[in-house]
Amino acid sequence: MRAHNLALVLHIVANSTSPPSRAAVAAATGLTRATVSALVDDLVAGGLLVEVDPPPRIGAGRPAVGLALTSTGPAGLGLEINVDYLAACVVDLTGAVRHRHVEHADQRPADPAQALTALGRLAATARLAAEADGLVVAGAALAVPGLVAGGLVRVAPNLAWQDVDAVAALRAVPELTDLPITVDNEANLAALGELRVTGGIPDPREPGRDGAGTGSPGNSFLYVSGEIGIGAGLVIDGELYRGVRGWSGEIGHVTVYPDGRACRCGARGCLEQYAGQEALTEDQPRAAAALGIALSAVVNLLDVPVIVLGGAYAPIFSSLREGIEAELRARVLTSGLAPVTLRAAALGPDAAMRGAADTVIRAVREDPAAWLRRFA
Amino acid sequence: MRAHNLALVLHIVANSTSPPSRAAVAAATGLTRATVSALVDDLVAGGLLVEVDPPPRIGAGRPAVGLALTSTGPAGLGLEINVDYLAACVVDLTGAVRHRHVEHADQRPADPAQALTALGRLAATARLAAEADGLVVAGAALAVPGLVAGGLVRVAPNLAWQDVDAVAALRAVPELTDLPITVDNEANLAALGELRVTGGIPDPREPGRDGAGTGSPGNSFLYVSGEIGIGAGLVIDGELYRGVRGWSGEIGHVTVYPDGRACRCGARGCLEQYAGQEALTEDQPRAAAALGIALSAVVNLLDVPVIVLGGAYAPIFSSLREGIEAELRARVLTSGLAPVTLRAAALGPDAAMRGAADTVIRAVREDPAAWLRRFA
DNA sequence: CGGAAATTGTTTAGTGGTTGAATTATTTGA
DNA sequence: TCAAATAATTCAACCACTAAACAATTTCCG
Repeated sequence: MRAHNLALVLHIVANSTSPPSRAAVAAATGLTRATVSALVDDLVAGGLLVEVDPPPRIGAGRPAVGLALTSTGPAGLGLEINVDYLAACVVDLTGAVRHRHVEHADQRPADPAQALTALGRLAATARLAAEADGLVVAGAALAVPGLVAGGLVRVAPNLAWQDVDAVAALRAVPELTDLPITVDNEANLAALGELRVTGGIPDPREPGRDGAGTGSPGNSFLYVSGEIGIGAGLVIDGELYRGVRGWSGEIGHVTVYPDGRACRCGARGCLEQYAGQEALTEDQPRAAAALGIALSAVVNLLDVPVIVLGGAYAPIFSSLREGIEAELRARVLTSGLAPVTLRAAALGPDAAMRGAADTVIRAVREDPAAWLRRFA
Repeated sequence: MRAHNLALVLHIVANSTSPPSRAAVAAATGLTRATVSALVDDLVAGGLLVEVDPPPRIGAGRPAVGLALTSTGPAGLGLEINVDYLAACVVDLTGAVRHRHVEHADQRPADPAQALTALGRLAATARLAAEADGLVVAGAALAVPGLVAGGLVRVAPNLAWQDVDAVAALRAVPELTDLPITVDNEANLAALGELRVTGGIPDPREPGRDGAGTGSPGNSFLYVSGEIGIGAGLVIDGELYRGVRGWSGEIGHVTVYPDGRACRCGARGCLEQYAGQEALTEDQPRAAAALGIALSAVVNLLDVPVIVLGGAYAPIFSSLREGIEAELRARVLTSGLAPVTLRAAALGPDAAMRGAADTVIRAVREDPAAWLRRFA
């Protein structure tokens, strides 16, 4: 219960536009001011919140003390390995990017061990730089362009990886041995990155589970990442949906033309063959149409109100838009009731790395009690 | 906290194969026996649990007292309106069907008001019969073959309904005025009905949200209802996913052949044109293939491990199976890693009505504290 | 047959965390 | 300068859970 309320208070402070007072937090949570005071004391002592100057006064009364997330507390280390670059970044509790290192190099000739060693070096550098700034790196997360299950990269076609234990490889770097490290699919993490930047403020109280989902529409979207393959990350009410076995989001292999081009997966007519990076340069209108067809399936099935186009799609968004929307208008059953919003990703190529770092700080935000225990 | 633990205890008792003792519940929940005793006392006093004969003894010690859900407590009234019948049933807390009334009649010539009046009569009869048995009808839910939003039936093509306030119409019946009534899509509710009958026992502790979803695979499935239209209900980890606006599951309008037959929705090549009830009689192999294509999209996107075929598909399941599975094998990217299970619905035409009743008792089971307050 | 061991369920004292009311602190406005 | 207003803290009371002792009832085993 304490744990839950600590998370609740942190959540309110994190999602306020201006530093709220203890009294404001009490009002927002429904707890008493006494309780909030006690909780805030713990959070300040544990280095998660800081007292800051209050927002400008309005009316009489004792002036409030503003509360804000620290910028010198726990931080997340976000890592990404992709076909033509390695990247690492450190994001603090407020969501600010404090360090960012990118190393451009084709990873395809390298074997997994080589690539992961290089990434490990990058990660170690980032960690040291961050800790010199007073940050405490609470964990790391790695984004890979492939299928992940049980902590293993089962298959990453564009890197030519198969059953790679990336976590173990990174842990082998001396500066990282003590860090909790996770791996996840690139599109999933990019979706989370996008959520952090553009997501609305969810309702502090439990969402009413009767009938349709609640929450602001910015918190439910499908992120589509167009690379050589095409992946997707689905965010529903601010939560990433990973699938029962963690293999959701394979939109690249949704069938668009049942008797169409042969795909390297063995099937025919997969979206990837029409809207993957190669096909994209050949025939953009057809790519847009294929995307529209596959996306309308998603919307018909899941009632997702927003679609975000990332990766290679983001820079050419304006030329794809019309073609995609035409298919959505025609093929989404409910498009007459409420149109589907289509927009370009806000974060560009950093999305996955940022999302990875975000998973770490998200864990701290969602369970501050665990963090406080670590430093009690 | 009390509310949460009451629900937890009820949950354990409900999902036990044989009546558990207080001590067994304590072990399963992690609470102490003293706490469980107190919680159970409240639940027994509130008429949700009863003490029954214990399971046969094993070993030494004081004999246990068995606990079970009451069959004379709160009950759910499940209603369904469909093209050729009206139906009502009453399900008690244990999930047993206590009353069942079906009235066969073509509803298409009737206008909404007429149909709902007839259904209201049926519902009133069912309620009175149930209360004569000592049941307390806690609420009602209505299944309709159409799109529901904000408590309104926005459009039900096969009934020729548009923007019908079905809840208000039912409330107009004197015997039902005091009941909380909800409406939902037929496929969604059928999925819940199926879950109640075949669903596995979820982990009593909070599912670990790190990585992939947990829970038994029986708790995540897509229910596909083949009627004149085709609807789907998605259940993930034992929870129905309704979509952000409540419009999920429109698998009938997923594109299968982009340049195929014109659909009444205005688009081309919708699944409904190939696997709807009419097309089904014409060309079954093609229907199976079309279903397989659309379902492989679902699995690629959502990583759903189980697909349940209901409605008109259930009786011809064996002749559809091979055709569907062939497409799934070919088109689901991860079919090599773990196959998709395909099975026929267990509940037949009663699924939606049963699922509707289930939503009511589910609400009581998930928040027993609210029920206890009502009778304090 | 009788006592030890085992097991269930209750009782009782103690603890953590929340509430509500009173109290202190600090400002604005008359 | 003082009343009103607002923020934050202190303190007693309370609720729900825990832990440990205890009572009740059985089986096991010599």
